[in-house]
Amino acid sequence: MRLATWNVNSLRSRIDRVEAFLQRHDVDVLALQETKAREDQLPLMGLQALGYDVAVAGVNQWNGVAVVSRVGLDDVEVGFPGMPPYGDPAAPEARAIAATCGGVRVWSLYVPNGRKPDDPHYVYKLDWLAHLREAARPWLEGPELALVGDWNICPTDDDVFDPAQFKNSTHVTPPERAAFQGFLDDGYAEVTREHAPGYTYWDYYRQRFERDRGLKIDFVLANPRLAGRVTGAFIDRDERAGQGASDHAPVLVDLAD
DNA sequence: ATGGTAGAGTGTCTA
Repeated sequence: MRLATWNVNSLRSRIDRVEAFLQRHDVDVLALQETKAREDQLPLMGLQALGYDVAVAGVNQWNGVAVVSRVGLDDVEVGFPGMPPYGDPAAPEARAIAATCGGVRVWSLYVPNGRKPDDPHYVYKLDWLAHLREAARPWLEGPELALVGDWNICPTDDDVFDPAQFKNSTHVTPPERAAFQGFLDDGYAEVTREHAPGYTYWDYYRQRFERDRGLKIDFVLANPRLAGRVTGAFIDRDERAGQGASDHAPVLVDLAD
């Protein structure tokens, strides 16, 4: 079974690339972030024609998450227990969606960006992560489960192209890194790094991709039962190249049958 | 400190 996660930065503007990506890599389950579309804006007939079912949590022009699966899509759940809301109740931010796909519980997560350490969004980010950690702790002992997506955290300085430049920025502050480490302390395993070193995100401007000046912020955290099934991982850097690319590359994980 | 690019949608906001 092959699982992938991708911050697609608008599903509507990227649908051709998404379909080609699924076929090129024979992907079974794809978690998407920053879909930037409501459900009524997404017929997605092409994906269905390819044999995939889709669950979306749509929202506003910035956020939105989805799970795309051709191995079943059961028990879809939007948001996690205790997830703190933010902003306009009429346009809630959907940052988490779960579905059980081929027996694996997959959470597609779009962790709040934080904007700046002195911004209220930064407080919201840490609060959101704390509540996710609480919700996720009981899932460690359960059936196979993955927390995948755009974590908007660089866990180490190696995950930043220029740590000095990011000194007073979000993604690298000690509280954010501690929040990420908390999941590992609880027993989740980040299963991509050992197989797939390198960045997963490159800003659009200043030719950051061409110069490989990026960040590693997209991760797959597996509970113990799932971690034991991981055989490899891969960052599809080619998908970040050329016209019409998302600013994130997809991250893939292979699971033993 | 600012600005560079891209995507949502026409005003800026977000990343």
